[in-house]
Amino acid sequence: MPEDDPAAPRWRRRKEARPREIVDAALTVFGERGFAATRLDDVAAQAGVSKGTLYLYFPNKEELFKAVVREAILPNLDMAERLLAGAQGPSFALLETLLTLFATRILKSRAGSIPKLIIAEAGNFPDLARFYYDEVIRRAFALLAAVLERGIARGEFRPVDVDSTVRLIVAPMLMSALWRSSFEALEGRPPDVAALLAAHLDALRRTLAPEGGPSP
Amino acid sequence: MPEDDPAAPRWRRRKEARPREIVDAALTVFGERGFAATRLDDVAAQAGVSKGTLYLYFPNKEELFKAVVREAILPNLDMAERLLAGAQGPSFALLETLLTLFATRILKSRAGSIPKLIIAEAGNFPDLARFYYDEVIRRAFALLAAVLERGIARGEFRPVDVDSTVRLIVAPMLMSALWRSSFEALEGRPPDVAALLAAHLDALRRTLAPEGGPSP
DNA sequence: ATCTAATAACTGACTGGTCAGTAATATTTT
DNA sequence: AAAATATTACTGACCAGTCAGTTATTAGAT
Repeated sequence: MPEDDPAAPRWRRRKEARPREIVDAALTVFGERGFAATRLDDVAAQAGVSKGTLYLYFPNKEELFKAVVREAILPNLDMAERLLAGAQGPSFALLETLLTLFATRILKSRAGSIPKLIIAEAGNFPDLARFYYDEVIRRAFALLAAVLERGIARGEFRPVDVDSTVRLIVAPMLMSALWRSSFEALEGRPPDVAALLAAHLDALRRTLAPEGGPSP
Repeated sequence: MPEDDPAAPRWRRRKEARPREIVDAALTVFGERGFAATRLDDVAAQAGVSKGTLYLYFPNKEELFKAVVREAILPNLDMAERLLAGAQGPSFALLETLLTLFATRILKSRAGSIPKLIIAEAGNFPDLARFYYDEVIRRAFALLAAVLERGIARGEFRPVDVDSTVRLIVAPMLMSALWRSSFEALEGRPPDVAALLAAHLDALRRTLAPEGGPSP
C-alpha cells in the first residue's frame, strides 16, 4: 500500500500522456490474450487508469486496437520502404537486410504478437482484417515484390513467379511469429530464430540464383 | 416449414449416428468462428439436435473439439506415415507426394481451418495447444525430418539443418491454410495454391540438391 | 397382435458468471 | 465557480453448462 499522504491527489489530469500509455498497455494485453478475449478492465489496470478513461480517448475496443497497429507496426513498414527507395547495392543484400530487420524489430518485440492476433480474429472481426490487410499486408507484399522485380531486372535473380515467391519469403517469418505466440511454452528450447533465418536466406540464395551460376 | 405430418415424431433416437453428426457440425462451426466464439447452441442447431444432447455425448466444449481434431486430422497423418514406411523411390518424390497430399486433403477440406483455430486459441486454452502439439505437430515434424534424413543418407539431399528445413517446408503450407481462413474474402482472386506449391517444390529442389549438380 | 410398464434419448428453460459500453458522480485544475 | 478529467457503479446482452421434465423406443405381459 504505497500512498497514504493525504495531500497527494488520488489521480492527476494527464491528457497528453494517456493515449500513448493506453495504447502501450493495450499492445501488451491484446498480445497476450487476443482481441476478443481481452478485457478492457485489464487494459485499464495495466495502463494505471480506470475503464471509463479508456473511453475518453478511444471510442471503442476496435479503434483502440487500430491505434495499437498504427503505433507498433506502421513505423517499421515506413522504415522498410525508405530502405528500398534508397537502395544502391545488390538486391539480395537488400532482401537480407529486410528479413533481418523483421526478425529483430518485429519478432523480438511485443509487436510480434500482432500477426497472430489478426489471423485469429479476422473471421469474427472483418473490419479489423480489412484494416490490417489494407494498411500492412498489401504494403509489405508490394515492397517485397518490388525487391524481387528489381533483382530480376538487374539480372541478379532468375525470373521467378513474383507473387508466389513473395509468399515463400514471408511464410517462415510469419510462422516464427505465430510459433512464438502459440507453442513456445510447449517446446523445451526456445525457437532458434537465427538458425531459421540463416537457413531461409541460404535457401533463397539458391532459389533466386540465375541458372548460369551464383549471383555476383 | 418442412414438418406438418402429425404422425411424424418430433425427434428420433439415433444413438449411433449422433456423435458423428455432432462432430461434423462442430468442425463446420469451429472452423467458421474459432473455439471460444463458437456457441454450442449453434453447433447443436447445425447438427439438428438440442444443446443438451451435445452433453450426452461429449463432456464439454474442449473434449468436443478434441474429437473434431481426431476425426479430421489424424487419419491424414496416419496415411502420411504409412507412405513414408512403404517408400521405395527417391526422397524428393516422397516429399512431393506428402506436400501435394496436404494441399489437397487438408487445405481444400474444412479441416484446413483447424491450424488457424489452434494458433488463435493456443494462448487462452493451453490444454488444447498441448493436445494438438503432441498429437499432430510433433508427429508431422518427425515425419518430415525422417524424409530429410532419408534423403541425406541416400546422397539425394545435401546435409542441411534438418530442424530449420522442416520449418521451411511447412511454413508455406501452413500460411496457405491461415490465409484461406483469414483473408481469402478480402483478396479479389482466390489464392493460387497450385502455383504456390509448384514454386515451393521448385525452391526446395534447388535448396536440397547436392552441391555437385542436380539430384539423380 | 395389443397393451403396458420401464428405460434410454432428447429437450429447452434456467443459472451463474462475464464483460463492453454508459451514466452518474467525484476530484483536479484554471 | 466552471470546465476538464477521471472514477465508480450500473445495465443489458451473452453463453457454457445443468437438470427437471418430455417423448420415443424396447421388452415383457396379456
